[in-house]
Amino acid sequence: MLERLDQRPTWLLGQAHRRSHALLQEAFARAGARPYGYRLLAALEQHGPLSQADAGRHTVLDRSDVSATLDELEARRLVERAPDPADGRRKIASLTRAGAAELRRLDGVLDEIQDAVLAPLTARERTELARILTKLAGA
Amino acid sequence: MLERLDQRPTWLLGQAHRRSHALLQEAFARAGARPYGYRLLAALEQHGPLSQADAGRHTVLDRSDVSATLDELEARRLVERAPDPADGRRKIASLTRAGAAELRRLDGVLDEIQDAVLAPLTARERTELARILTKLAGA
DNA sequence: CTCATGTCAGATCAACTGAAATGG
DNA sequence: CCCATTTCAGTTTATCTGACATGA
Repeated sequence: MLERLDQRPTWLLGQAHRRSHALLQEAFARAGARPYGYRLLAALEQHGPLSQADAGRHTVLDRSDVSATLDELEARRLVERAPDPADGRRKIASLTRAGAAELRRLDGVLDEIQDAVLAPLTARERTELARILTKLAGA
Repeated sequence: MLERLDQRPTWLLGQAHRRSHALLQEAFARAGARPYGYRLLAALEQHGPLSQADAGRHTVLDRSDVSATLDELEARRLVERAPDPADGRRKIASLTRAGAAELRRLDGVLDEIQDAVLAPLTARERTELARILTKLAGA
């Protein structure tokens, strides 16, 4: 398209991400969920009850977004919040039974998205991409 | 971080893009420019004068964003707009001398960013990444 | 009539900032 | 006093939507 851009890594990353993000967004929306919420459910399942600050660290979410997203999840009874008896500043969030079920449901949605995103690639290219992106993302 | 996510291609793409985008954003901001503007300048240099709709197609920008970005570029005298005598709906945008100079300046900025983004990778990984992302982005 | 073009207002977020209130 | 936690209000960037007026 644009000679100046279409071989620049930053541009290619942006385009690939754009496509991946669109597929993700669309699939989650169809499933009545959003990525922020999924991240938080996943963190609570993996680590057990967490303070909101810790949840933010695990999910790479800003504390303000953790707060707002937990409001939604709590309203849907997918998580519960309780004050931390050991530290008056903290609220401890934990998964409800319904939250755990929702998480498993969304796991399936996410699996399908991976396939859709990687569709243009061979198996070899997929593993190679994952390996390289891991190096890149980790920096 | 999150077992459920940290090997998913969509997540890795997002993280790699986040880093790349942050570097790009920062460098352009320091240079007093923004990516949308660069894209439009690049399209006008490559294709010559363009209607706004065509400019949007070449740059993958929405026509409303083309309109707003051209307002800025025009205010800085980097582009000019004139009505298309052959089609009363269209405005034809073209690069000014100053716009061409600005584009060359930003080319340099962009070059430096590529190096910073790719720093964690070997030469072989860089070409491999470009190849795979091209397949992915092209879909 | 239908479709393309340019403009505007505004909504969204796999965001971000800053500040206030509370507590360690 | 200084630092951490939560919440709220508001801002920013890149995309995108919807509506409108105009003209092909």
